[in-house]
Amino acid sequence: MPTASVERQIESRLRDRDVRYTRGRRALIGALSSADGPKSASELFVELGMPLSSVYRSLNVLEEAGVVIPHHGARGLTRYEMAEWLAGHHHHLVCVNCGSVEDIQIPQGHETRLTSIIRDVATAASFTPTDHSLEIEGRCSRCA
Amino acid sequence: MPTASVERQIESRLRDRDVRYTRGRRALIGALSSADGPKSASELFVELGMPLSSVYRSLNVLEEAGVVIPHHGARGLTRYEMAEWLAGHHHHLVCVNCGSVEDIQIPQGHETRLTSIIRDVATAASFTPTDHSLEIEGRCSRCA
DNA sequence: TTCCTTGCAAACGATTTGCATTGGA
DNA sequence: TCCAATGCAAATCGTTTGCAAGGAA
Repeated sequence: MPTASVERQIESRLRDRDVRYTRGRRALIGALSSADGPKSASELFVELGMPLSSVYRSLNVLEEAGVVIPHHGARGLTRYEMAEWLAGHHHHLVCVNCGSVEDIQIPQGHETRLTSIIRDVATAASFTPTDHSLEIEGRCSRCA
Repeated sequence: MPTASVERQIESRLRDRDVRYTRGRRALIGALSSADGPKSASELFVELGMPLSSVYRSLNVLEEAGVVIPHHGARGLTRYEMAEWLAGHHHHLVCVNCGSVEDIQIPQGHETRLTSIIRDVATAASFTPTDHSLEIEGRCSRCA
């Protein structure tokens, strides 16, 4: 269940692009915005009981509209999560054992330091950064 | 063409694990160690003219031996690169336009700062970090 | 010689697509 | 009403695997 504000932002974004905000798409957004990490199409298929092809098609539409973003993981699995302008900037803890991905926020001070490191190295490489993510691999508390 | 030292380290690592260092595997290592970013199985297939299944099988063997590591990217494509103990620790510049991935090293001072940030946030999340990578998305110099 | 490795083709699993039908604005 | 969205099944694409033949130690 997305907050009313997020819900409104999505509605307006989709309307601007002539994309309908249908029952199925609302269900997907609901599942993704209440998750604590990215979810795969097949997880959503099981959770929502909606045809797999519809899950894939709607996720693609929502991705093109910039509402969700894909996260590519082990075994060729793609997991989706809410875009950062809706869910807030965050990083990932990737468990090398069970493959789970957990979202984390980092303290503002750290984020500032990170941004400055990125500006530095991107400039040195003639690269224009638009986004970044710190991927921390290791073992989650369950797999420790 | 890997350096003689890297070559020796790989030989010894594989010997320890009773894995043969064959012509095909040497070709893969040669291609990966002279690349400036990760390569996919199909790119290696085209570049080396070796059967796809052999490319996949050898990459899996080399991955299990800890010689190469997979990098999962857009459209479910897996790209491989030399493991960090052979190629050195580095980060990635991912072009959102052409999908290319470029390896970069960052200055020691920055790396130290990064490590301390990671230790901090992982501890707070009861996560045991084993590795990390800073993924910087944006436009490469060619696509700018 | 003895296994490990290779090649080929068939099998797989995740994702996409064609087409007829349904449904939202 | 009218075109986008959906459901189903078939097609695709990257990747894996069974099995017989070849090659390294």
